[in-house]
Amino acid sequence: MPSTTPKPTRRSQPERSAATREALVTAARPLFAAHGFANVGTEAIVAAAAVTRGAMYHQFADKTALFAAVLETVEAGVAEQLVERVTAAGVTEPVAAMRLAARAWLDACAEPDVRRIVLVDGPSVLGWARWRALCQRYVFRLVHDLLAAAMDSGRVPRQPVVPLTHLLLGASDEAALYVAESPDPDAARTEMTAALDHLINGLTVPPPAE
Amino acid sequence: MPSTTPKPTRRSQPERSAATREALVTAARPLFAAHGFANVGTEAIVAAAAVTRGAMYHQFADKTALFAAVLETVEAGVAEQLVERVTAAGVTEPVAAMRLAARAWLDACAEPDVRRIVLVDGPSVLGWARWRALCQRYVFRLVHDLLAAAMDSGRVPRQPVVPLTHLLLGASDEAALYVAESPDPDAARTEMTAALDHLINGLTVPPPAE
DNA sequence: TAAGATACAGACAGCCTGTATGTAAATCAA
DNA sequence: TTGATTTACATACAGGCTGTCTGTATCTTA
Repeated sequence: MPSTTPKPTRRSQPERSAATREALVTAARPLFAAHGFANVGTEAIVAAAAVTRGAMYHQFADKTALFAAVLETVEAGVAEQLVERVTAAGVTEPVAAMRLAARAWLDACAEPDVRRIVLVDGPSVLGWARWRALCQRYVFRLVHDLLAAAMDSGRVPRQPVVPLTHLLLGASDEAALYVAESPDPDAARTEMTAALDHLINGLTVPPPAE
Repeated sequence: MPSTTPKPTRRSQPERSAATREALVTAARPLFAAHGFANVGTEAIVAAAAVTRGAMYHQFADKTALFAAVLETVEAGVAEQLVERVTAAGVTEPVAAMRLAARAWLDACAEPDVRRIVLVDGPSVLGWARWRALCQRYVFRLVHDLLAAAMDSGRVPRQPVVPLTHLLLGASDEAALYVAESPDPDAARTEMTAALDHLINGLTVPPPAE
């Protein structure tokens, strides 16, 4: 019977890499979320991950690259949450799905990880373009596809999908921060849900002739 | 006839303070805009302002406080631009004024100062709450008052104004970044203007009964 | 004019990032 | 299996940057 930790039991190189990378990402996430990217030293991260700085700088080009990896896992988790909530409700109508996704998004952002890492520090650390490109593959795509489906079904008048997706995401991000930072988050959530529904409903009818 | 610079000509203390503060803010603004808060050292700032680090740390508690001062001047300038554009057009109807303000906002964000300092670095450096509180007194108030006026005039159905203001600002911020970072900003601006009009028009009619 | 407050100058300590050099483990070739 | 090579990791080091501290000049006030 081999011992648990003292004997490394001959791991392959890919296994070693994956293990340290995951340890670093897992350890860095709560630190970044709690103190912000700039206020967390690499020493604190590697200590929490039980790894040395040498290992970290071997696996990641720099501190920013590690942050990007953390951001991606956070974003992927949120996207998964949203999909799960929408599919669990068995909603197929795109506009209703969007309203549901908006609620799920507000709830996901109750966790400080999403707010600080994705919304606050993300654009500043990675630059807006890289940040948006990273989120593009997750939540952005989700909303984009829902909007496109809504247009296909005629619930939303045909128009360019990408700019509208950006607008909705921008509004949702601000909404999440407003709710989370509010002195009374529950009341703020109710308020914001109504406002978001209002915004979405406004899209579902053709604008009145001016 | 006294010499120009070598003789300080006995300035009062408030004058000295104001002069160095303004020199620092003026010098720091383009540096922060071009390289981002984290990538600009205080040495570079004081060199550009022809001042020493001692003077800077006497006038500002830390680098963050200087950044806040810069952010405030940028934000104030943008708010002034918006007001000017709307009043110059002689538009009194609140909804039309909002559409106009949105265009002016996109144009203001063509300048990288606004994007990098206000939109990208602002929330990260100051924290979202402090950032929002700073902008509250400028552009936020503007949009808030326009929305309230639109409700008073009946063009927008009565509802809580503050959450809706947040949504519109969040959408506008994202819109500005999308346009500015687009490979074809002119086309993006046209796209985004249409999308923003769409969003605003959607608010002006009561949502259809579901 | 003397005493105190305010504005500034320059040096110093501490922290933190990224790199460079050295070592152990794993993969590959023969 | 063994020797060579690549990959993963450890540690020491250099450079930069922030904030503080002590000392000096300028201004204000009694």
